[in-house]
Amino acid sequence: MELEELLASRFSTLSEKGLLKELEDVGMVKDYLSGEKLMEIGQYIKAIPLVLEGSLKVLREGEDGNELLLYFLEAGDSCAMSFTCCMKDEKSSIRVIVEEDTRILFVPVKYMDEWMMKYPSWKNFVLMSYSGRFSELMNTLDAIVFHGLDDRLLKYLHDKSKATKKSQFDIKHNEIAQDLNSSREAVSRLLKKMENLGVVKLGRNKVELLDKFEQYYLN
DNA sequence: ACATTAAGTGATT
DNA sequence: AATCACTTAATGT
Repeated sequence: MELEELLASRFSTLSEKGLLKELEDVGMVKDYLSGEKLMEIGQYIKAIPLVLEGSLKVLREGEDGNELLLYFLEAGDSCAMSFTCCMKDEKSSIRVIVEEDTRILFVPVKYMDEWMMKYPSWKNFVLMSYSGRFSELMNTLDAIVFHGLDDRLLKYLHDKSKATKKSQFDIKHNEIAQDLNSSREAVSRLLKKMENLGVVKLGRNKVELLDKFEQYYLN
């Protein structure tokens, strides 16, 4: 797909003709393969990423090197962290890993201020994506604080399915455990329970969400 | 057939 | 719910 179409379909709230033209002129498109590291903790951010296609994982790291998944990014998202990070010229406090092959449009930071003034739909986009990320983080936070691992696992699978638009994942129980900062055994046991309930189907390196999953997730 | 890696299980704290 | 020790199952060479 051409950039113009991608912008129109994934970022339909960006409306001004001038803005779209500038995005096309000034932005740099880059492709990434699954598993690549897009951003490492401590790195400086030089551009705002707009996710055109694919999906990514945003991770936080603990002192001992443990990882914790904060949220997924999907097509149409941007990285809220990058807005403030760029403006304050701060190091990244997160790591970003490519989940599925991804295409990203990078916008140099220097246009941020100008566009915020010039294009209402850009300002709106930045604000919206910020508030969206914020409430997503709140959800993750209270899943951790107020709920058990079972709820977190459900949310994880649900979010992953939403980000990748797939219901079947090639993933090891161990990898899920790392994202949740938990143990493989605990994840295996919970998945097993879910399989017995007919909510998921398991295989080696494979987890499939069944029709019943969505319903179960909501309860 | 053998080695390696993923997943399942029970016990312990 | 985390960790350990161990078993069982699946997969690659």
